[in-house]
Amino acid sequence: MTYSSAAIKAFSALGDPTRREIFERLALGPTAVGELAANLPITRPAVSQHLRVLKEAQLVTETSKGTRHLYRLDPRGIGAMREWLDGHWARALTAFKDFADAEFEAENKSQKENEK
Amino acid sequence: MTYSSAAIKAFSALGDPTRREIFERLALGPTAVGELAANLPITRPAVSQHLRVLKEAQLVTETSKGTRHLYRLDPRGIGAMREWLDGHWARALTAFKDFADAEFEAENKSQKENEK
DNA sequence: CTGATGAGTAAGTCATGGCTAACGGTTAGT
DNA sequence: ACTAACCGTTAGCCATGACTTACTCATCAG
Repeated sequence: MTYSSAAIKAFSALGDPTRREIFERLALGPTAVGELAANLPITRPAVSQHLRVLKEAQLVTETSKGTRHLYRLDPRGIGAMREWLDGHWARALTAFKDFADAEFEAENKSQKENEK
Repeated sequence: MTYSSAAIKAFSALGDPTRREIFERLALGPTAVGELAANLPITRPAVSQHLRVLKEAQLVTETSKGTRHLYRLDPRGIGAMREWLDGHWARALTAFKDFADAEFEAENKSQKENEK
């Protein structure tokens, strides 16, 4: 469970719609802070604050190129979320399938009862 | 992109720590509302509200068994999130790898410069 | 060295949403 | 029918956090 704490922060970070928007913009390629703010309905400091949260969640990384700070996706946060989801995925699927089958059987049974 | 809207709701829903806690409890098996509330530091109505959000995000389903309402994991929400993440996973990995390689090359180069 | 550009920080405002208390609705048991 | 158990909903309070304005820092051009 070394990834769980990273996954927790990542989910909290991507819970905000604006951060998801920023995240998807960065998925198109590395972008500077000002360029992100120019295409968003919020000011540059707000973008900076969101980027800090995303950075702490290991969802993005930052590299300074002169005065421009470039941000790009960080695979670590995404990977942690994927592992967390995969941990529940198989279980949820089989459990749901069993449940659905049981429901179907129950319906069949009551149907037969009615036909008697 | 039929799954994106479902994924958006799912991320917003799991952005809350309490809802993640409830979600993980349900991963251990179907549970009633009162039983969940008994093991959480919040009241039952609060649990009900969280369950409603999780339900709207297709992360859980509800079945009434008499007066007891059983909640269990719904694979649809989890699946939507997995697809959303996978859409960025490969790109982020390769982009990050290319970036890391370029950084390594640059370091090698400056190292050689110094050795001259 | 100065001015300009790009970005992070601090303080303060304000709205979103999580929580509780009180109430209303069903279902099972007697 | 009456009571108890289980749950959902509403109204309202309050804390978290998202946003802006103003300031400060670092870097590049002249």
